[in-house]
Amino acid sequence: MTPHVTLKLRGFGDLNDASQTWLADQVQRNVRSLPPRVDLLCQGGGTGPLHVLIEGWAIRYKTLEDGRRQILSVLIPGDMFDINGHLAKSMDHSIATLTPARVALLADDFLDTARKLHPDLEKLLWCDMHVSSAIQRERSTSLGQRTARERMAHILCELFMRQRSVRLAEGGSCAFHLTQTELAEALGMTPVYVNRTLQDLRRDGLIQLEQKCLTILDLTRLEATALFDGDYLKICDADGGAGAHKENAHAF
Amino acid sequence: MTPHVTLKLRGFGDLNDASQTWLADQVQRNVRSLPPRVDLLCQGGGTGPLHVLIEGWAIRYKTLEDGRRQILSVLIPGDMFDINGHLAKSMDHSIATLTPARVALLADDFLDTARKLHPDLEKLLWCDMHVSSAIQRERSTSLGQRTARERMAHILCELFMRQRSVRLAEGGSCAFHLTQTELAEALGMTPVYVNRTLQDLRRDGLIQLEQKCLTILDLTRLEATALFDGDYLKICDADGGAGAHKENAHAF
DNA sequence: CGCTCTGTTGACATACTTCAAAATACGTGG
DNA sequence: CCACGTATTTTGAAGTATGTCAACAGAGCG
Repeated sequence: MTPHVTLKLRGFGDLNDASQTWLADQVQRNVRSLPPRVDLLCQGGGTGPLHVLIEGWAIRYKTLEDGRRQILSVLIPGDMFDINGHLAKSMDHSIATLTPARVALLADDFLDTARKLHPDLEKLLWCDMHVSSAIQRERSTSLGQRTARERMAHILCELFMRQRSVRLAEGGSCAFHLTQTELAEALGMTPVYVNRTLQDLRRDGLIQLEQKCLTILDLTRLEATALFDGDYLKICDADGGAGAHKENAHAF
Repeated sequence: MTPHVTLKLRGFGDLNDASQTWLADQVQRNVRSLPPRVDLLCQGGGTGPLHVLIEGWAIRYKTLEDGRRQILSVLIPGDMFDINGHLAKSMDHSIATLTPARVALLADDFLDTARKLHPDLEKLLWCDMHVSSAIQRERSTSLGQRTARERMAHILCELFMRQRSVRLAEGGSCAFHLTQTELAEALGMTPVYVNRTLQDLRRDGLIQLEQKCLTILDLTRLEATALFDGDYLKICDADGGAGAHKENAHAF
């Protein structure tokens, strides 16, 4: 069974068989099983090696001195984190599991080896990082510009799409492991209002959400109410070839 | 005169003389002068080479279909952008000048050459990228958790600190090229409320802001009202040495 | 079967927005 | 250097999206 990381990376471009088997091997070399709701890495603490989430959900979050907490991103199987850990002297944010999870800890020389022996893989890793940044930017845009309802619709679209791209969605349904309180922390709103916003979306026949399972009843309309444009999830194009820049829209 | 990029990168770690002169040379090889308020790169359009902002201010922003605009980050002299442009097939956001600006376009093989001939420089480039991500995360945290007053205080602290670290602040003063409308777009609030928030901060004797010049009258108190912790601007430590991970705060 | 966590509801409060207009600064051409 | 048009800042009054508080109802779990 091919791991979710592979599926994810292959979404960005081709990966030859040798690279694929090497990656699959690396990813099962050193796996830790974790209970739900524990910190893997702590804001202010030391950094770690490159991690790959194999199974379960996790979050990246920041806390303010007074305890307010912002969930920066939701990590699902196939997601990598702390890719540049070796560069930082300490974490500016934390990583915690939401559910029971399995995490692969990659060897310290993983990136170096990939660079030398599997350049196609290395390229896809950078693509992944690039897309992660794009997701982060979209999140900022949500927080700054979208209304509560739009933000909610948007995060639902995003998490559905991301799961679908690693074969974790069945038809219009996928797992959904955020409590309403966690959703509130991700969307910069209050748990009570999250509840009301979800009810709005349900009443409008856009979604169904119960027992950790999200069903999208009308994707087109949900995307419309979210002002969702999924392009940011697939702006990468490792096959496009180096230097082959598209015509540049320079104003000057 | 050493360019701001060099100052910035040297903030992350040492850079030997050969790398410094090579960098300084690369950065003045192909410089474009731009008028204020023009797009350099357009959302949806093609990507470009690695850019370095030499002089003037610019912004990274995203627009929603209906015209709402979120300023994602403010670029000041020494900042680089589009570092991974070659990986993406299109831009998920735009870059525009705010003031008249000068921008260096680096050669397509800049990164490759740096990797081969100036590994110390390459490392600092990744550090820079890493810090940019941290800034982006802090921005999300602001948008999601901080009140209008806190967000305002925070962005003022950040822009002051960043300018200071490239010698662009004199005492407690620095340039400030955002209009109140732009400030509003960066902070996810309304221009009117930006105005009122600024007046609050002024009335409280925290800042002075007039004629594109910001003066911080009481940094300690401003940081306190912002819940500002400047560590995120200097989490990088290229000298720390590869593999020398600090003791890890694993919960498991 | 009782505890704790999560979801739901209602009434009320407020931080922030909206609209609209005046005052001030800013740039440009004459 | 002035005069005019445009962009920015400032002010006031009124509206609303979202937050707060508090209580209750289910669900999950040992």
